[in-house]
Amino acid sequence: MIDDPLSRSAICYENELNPAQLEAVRFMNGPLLVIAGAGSGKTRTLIYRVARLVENGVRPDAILLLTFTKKSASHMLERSALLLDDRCARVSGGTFHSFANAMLRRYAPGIGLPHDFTIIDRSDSESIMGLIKKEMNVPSDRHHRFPGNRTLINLFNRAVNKGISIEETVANAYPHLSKFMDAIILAGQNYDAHKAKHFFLDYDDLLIYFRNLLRDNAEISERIQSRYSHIMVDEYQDTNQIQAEIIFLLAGDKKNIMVVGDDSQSIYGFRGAKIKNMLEFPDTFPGTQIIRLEENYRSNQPILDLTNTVIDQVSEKFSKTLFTRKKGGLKPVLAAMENESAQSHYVVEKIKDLLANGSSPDSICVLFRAGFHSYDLEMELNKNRCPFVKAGGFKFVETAHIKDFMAYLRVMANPLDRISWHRILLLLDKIGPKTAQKIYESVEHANDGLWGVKTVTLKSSAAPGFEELKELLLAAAETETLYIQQIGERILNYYVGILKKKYDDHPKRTKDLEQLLTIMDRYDDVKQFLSDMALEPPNSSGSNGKLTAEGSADRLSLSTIHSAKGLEWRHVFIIWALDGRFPTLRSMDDENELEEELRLMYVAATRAKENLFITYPMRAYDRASGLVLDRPSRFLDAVPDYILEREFPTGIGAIYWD
DNA sequence: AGCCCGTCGGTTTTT
DNA sequence: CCGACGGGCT
Repeated sequence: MIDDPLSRSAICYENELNPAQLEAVRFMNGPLLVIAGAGSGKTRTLIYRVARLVENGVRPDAILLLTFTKKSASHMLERSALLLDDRCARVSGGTFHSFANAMLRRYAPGIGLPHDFTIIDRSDSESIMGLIKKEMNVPSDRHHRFPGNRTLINLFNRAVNKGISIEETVANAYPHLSKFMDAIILAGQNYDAHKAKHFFLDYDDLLIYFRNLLRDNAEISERIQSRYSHIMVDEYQDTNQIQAEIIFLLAGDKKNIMVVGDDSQSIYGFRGAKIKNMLEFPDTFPGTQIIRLEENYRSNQPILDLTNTVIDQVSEKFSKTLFTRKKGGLKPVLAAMENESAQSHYVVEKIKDLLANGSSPDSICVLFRAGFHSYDLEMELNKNRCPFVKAGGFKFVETAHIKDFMAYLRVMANPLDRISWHRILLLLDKIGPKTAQKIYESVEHANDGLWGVKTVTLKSSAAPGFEELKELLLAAAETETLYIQQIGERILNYYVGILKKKYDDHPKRTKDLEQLLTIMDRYDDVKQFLSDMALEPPNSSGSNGKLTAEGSADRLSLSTIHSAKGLEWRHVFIIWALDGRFPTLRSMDDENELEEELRLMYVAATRAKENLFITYPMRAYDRASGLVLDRPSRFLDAVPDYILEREFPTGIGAIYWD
């Protein structure tokens, strides 16, 4: 072996990167903006840069890599470690939310937060909203109905993420709710008060508290800044105002900050993402070097012709022109279908053809705008015995049995968690909201943690079930040193009884829970486990115990377009490319939203490497608006026939005119 | 009258 | 899966 470690570089950067990638990888200090087109080797560039920094003597744990999913962070660090050595595995990485969480846990006391604050997820927020609405008792009738919990939480999220007032949000995005303006504002205040009182932090709060910490506490801020010498941010086009502020504050005076993104793929505007963060990055950080990655390594030329035509229709973007060396390949197809079931049928037949010709199921993906668009197709796939995995839409963690299980755990971790109490009590026969509320109040009043349940004795027919629950909870309270695995076992033991009564498919659900126990095994701390589950829920069931459940080789993928970002398949279907569904009707009266839908179409089409099939039913009735939808997505109007093959059902093409 | 339970209709997109 | 709603039990 060579003696002097500096004289050798394990990696031959020149041979493995193109000139633009190489330039980005070699960039050491100062602000850098990398505009990376779809499939242009963005991940590769980040991985090599991590390796390069480490090789040049930057301490691994002084490098911070922020991404949007934990999966992509750990994936990147694994690959860097493979490329160089395990020093790269010590690089700090994660999502904005998980990083904020880690920093807040450490420095919480500095801002008057207990270190064991609770992270609440979407459904927790909705449940809290439910309580608040009940307490507020807003007059509401059939024709002037007060918005649902989900709508209200969406509204508040939107306001926070965009950094505007609730009043303004209602006026802009929910004008039909202006008549409830005062009540909505009050509901928002009550929601905040409830969170503050119980030290509940929702996703937005994690970012806000962290931003405030950096902004208002100079001492802690400096400590964090000095700890991280080089910061990298992936998917920068999807950051919102608060995240941009966090980046700015983290960068400190050194400003060794590299952001990577593609403004053409910004699809999270609904949760406050601002393309402007990216477009204005050079102004925020004077002296920014800009590097464009324009060679596409993913798709063949016919697909790129289509995607270039699609994205040409957006008004505001960094100019870039993608090119590929993959010539040849088939023209993308736009196939009209008589109705939804014909569409499902068509897709299944095409999939069977692909499989018969030797393609592997995991090289195929079907994409759609919204989770429920695939219901009919899922049935058709089942009928034809085609196994699939679905990403997006319902989450593993959002299924009832997982949530039930988590609720027991949460009550044990925090006996004042009213929402979870409510949930586990309603699982018992003869106990409804009223009884549950009384029990909770009794526990709260006892002010003795879990021991408070001892003060409650029911006299009704609900008593036997409740006594069993009491036993479970008291067992958990008794043994402070109970291992987390034992707690899990006990809960499962207790809960299977309820599970069997409640669901016909209980064997499958029991399996899910057993798998959850194996995930729990890796933790020694219940609170840590609960935080991680809230931030990074495993998103599919029936997989092999890993938190990052990848689709296995014998299944094809169904996915919302949002969940497919960053991924690629040889064969891609886009269904429901029907004007009114995609773009959705609700986006049509707002130029910005419409443009986001267009970028969404771009993201969908750029997932394909070899084959792209786009389909739409020619007639669909939209109940909400009373309209009949009968033309293909407007985003494809501008695409000429020599780029996109248009197909009609036999015998219909002739009578189908515009 | 108060409370529980079964059914039905409607779902953007996600950390 | 959730919330709203109406029937029926205690």
